[in-house]
Amino acid sequence: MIAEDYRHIDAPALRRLEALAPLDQTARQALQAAIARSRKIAPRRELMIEGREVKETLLVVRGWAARIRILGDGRRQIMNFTLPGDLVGLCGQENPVSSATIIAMTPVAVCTAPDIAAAPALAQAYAVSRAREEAYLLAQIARLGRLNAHERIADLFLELLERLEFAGLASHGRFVLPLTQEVLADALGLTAVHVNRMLQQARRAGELSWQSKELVIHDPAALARQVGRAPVRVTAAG
Amino acid sequence: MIAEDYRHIDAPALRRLEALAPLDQTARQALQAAIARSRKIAPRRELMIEGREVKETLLVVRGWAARIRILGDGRRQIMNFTLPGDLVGLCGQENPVSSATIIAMTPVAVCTAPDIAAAPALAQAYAVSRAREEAYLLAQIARLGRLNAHERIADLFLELLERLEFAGLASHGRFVLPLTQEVLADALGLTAVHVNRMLQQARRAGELSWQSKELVIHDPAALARQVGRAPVRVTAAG
DNA sequence: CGCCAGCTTGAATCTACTCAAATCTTGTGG
DNA sequence: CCACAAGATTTGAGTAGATTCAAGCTGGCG
Repeated sequence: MIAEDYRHIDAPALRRLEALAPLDQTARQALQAAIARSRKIAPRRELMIEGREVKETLLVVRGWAARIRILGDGRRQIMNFTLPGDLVGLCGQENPVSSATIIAMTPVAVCTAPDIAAAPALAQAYAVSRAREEAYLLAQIARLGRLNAHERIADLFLELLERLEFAGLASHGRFVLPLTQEVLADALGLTAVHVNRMLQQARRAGELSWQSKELVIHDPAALARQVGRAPVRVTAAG
Repeated sequence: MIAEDYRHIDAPALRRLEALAPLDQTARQALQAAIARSRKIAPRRELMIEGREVKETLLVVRGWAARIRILGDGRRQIMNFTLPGDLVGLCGQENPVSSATIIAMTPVAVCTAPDIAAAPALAQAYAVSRAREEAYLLAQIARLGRLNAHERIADLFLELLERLEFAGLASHGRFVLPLTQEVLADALGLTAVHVNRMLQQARRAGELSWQSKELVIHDPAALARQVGRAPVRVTAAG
């Protein structure tokens, strides 16, 4: 029993969904069973392709993916990152077609998300998950539209921290950030060169350190205050 | 009967929802009844406030609104525009809290969106509406992140054309654009001065004209090709 | 231990911003 | 119906933040 409890808490995807809404035993078991049947996807492989029909809703179990769009001349924009516990292709609509391509940025594990019919307690978790995803899209728009390079970087890092904390993959301003500066640039609407310069400036200013894929934000609260960031909220409860 | 048929087609909100998914008589009547009970909102008034609980889903019947976020130092970002036939506050979640403020940009009429329980045919229309809204958020991200000023303006105008056509409020590249250049700038992540300069350049290039709130895109298909824009699609069917 | 992707640095350039002032529109009250 | 005020658009000049191009460096991996 204790061992089993430990398993839930330890599984990032399960942990995130539990944090979004209370789950009953049925829901937990459905999730664990689904996660047990998860499959691997190699970096640069698509989880979903723009314009292609969406056959099932996926739950990301491990790894990072990104929703991207590539322009005719090769410019690339990353719309958002998909982290463990995130749902992909949730829409509640008939014949849905994906409006963007999602590719794995690291080795990724995904499974088919359990159907709500099988575990009604999941409905609220899925709904909150989707609402949060939308809220993060809005945050991305504000970032690209109105923040300068330094603020964009700080704001994105704080968002990733917030999101990874839900899955138990971050704490005390520290988490694994398995991206290159170029990928970061594509998410921030900047060039890799400029991201590099701004990162170094932030390091020199003592705001953060980032080596061998581990990012540390030295004082998340202070940085959030500095760039005017507030945590995302989508329910009155949490 | 003919008179009544004409009424549906003519009402922009109804027309948009009909275009998104087939509606039965029950759904149409529920919508018409709701629209008949619509209320007016003056320009600059909020339809929804960030952080405030969302009490009901609204259907925009007339006028333009905008989802905005204002930063501490007064910078403002418009995340998207809300047009007739759009739904506001749709989320299917308990205790939802609005993740952005929505304000009327013109005199607006809204009504309570009919409940799906009362007219099940609405479910698909609502789901498609929400999926389209999300797709337009992605488009806004790509616009802000990777397009230059000229492309942003053209792309947004083409998007508005596409959306207004669903409601029967635009055709042949022509529609009423009841915004100031400053509002446009806040949507495009630019300054009003720069928007002004780019608009004049576009006018001189013969791409468009815009006087007394009427915008004309002279050759929408050509402009779309030029800036690399494809129409938004979210269902396999339409 | 050598290679390659990713990171770092510099210099020149450019797009978009800022500030400031003039002109044009629109709506309103007399 | 005109005059005025307030808001919106236009124009100019100078500046700043980010890009581009190019070259050198570093570290992780086969």
